[in-house]
Amino acid sequence: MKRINFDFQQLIAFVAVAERNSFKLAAEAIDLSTPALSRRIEKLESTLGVRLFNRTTREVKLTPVGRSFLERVQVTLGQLEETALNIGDIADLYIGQITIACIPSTIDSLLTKPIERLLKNYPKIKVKILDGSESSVIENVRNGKADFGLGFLSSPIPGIIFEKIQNDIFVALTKLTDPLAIHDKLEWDQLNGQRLITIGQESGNRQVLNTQLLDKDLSSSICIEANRVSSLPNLVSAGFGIGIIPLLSFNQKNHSDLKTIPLINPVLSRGIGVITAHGGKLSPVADLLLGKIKNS
DNA sequence: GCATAAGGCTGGTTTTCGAA
DNA sequence: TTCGAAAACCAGCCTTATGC
Repeated sequence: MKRINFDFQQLIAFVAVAERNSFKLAAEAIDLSTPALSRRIEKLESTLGVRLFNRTTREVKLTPVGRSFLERVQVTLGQLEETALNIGDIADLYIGQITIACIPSTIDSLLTKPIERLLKNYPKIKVKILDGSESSVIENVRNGKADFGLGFLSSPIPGIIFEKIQNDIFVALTKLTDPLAIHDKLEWDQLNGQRLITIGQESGNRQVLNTQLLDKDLSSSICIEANRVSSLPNLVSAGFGIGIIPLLSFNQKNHSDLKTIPLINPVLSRGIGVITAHGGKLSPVADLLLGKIKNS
């Protein structure tokens, strides 16, 4: 097979002249002197063995062969440009870093398996997790410290996009020895008269919960409030009362002495999902992991 | 492995030439 | 006369070959 030996610069020069029908304008456009540009075209023509331009001292016009060549070169240059842009993204997939802001309860339920699958295929990717409250997740997404967030929104926030992945219901958390533990479901009214342990007022979870606590007149039954939802099982385990927590926040493996009982009439839930900044573009790594999370 | 020389390539300036 | 392409010449850089 015959090998044609020309370079990228010659093609750029050819397109510049063809698009302007002028060596002078083309030379200015690609920051070259007119003679240098002329020589470049001449060499390309010599390499191809065809005349690409019919030129006089007054006029430069593409030959039919030149016109055909231009069409193909423009397509090729477009593809090359696209390849050059994509190659950065591909490299990023192999050595990139991803930062996820999340509420702790999503780590076990949403993150571990997708991260495991991601690292299996791309072992050099570094994963950074910023776990914290709902507000810290939103703040980390908003200021760009995190590629995306996992959590819930107690109310819509301008500039923040929320895409729900699953529902997380609120449950009662009791000791196995508690009389209420014989139930498979509990109505909110059955919590009247119990000593309740819940999340503090500053938590987004509490804002969701407050609708029922106020409606069922349960606020006065609260004896302990904790800032962290992860503290509630320990308090219940210590015998201080009945906990009310989102189901995903509870890890049964760490508390075999406790039981979760779904609360009904009504079933109260929060939507757990992906939090992104409006107008933000995800990195290839973040996009890949997000796809695995949504499909898990 | 390093230094040096030769050759090739690229791009710049200046000049020439031809057409309008 | 003006404008623009082409030719001539020069300088700088890079690659390759050679000798130590």
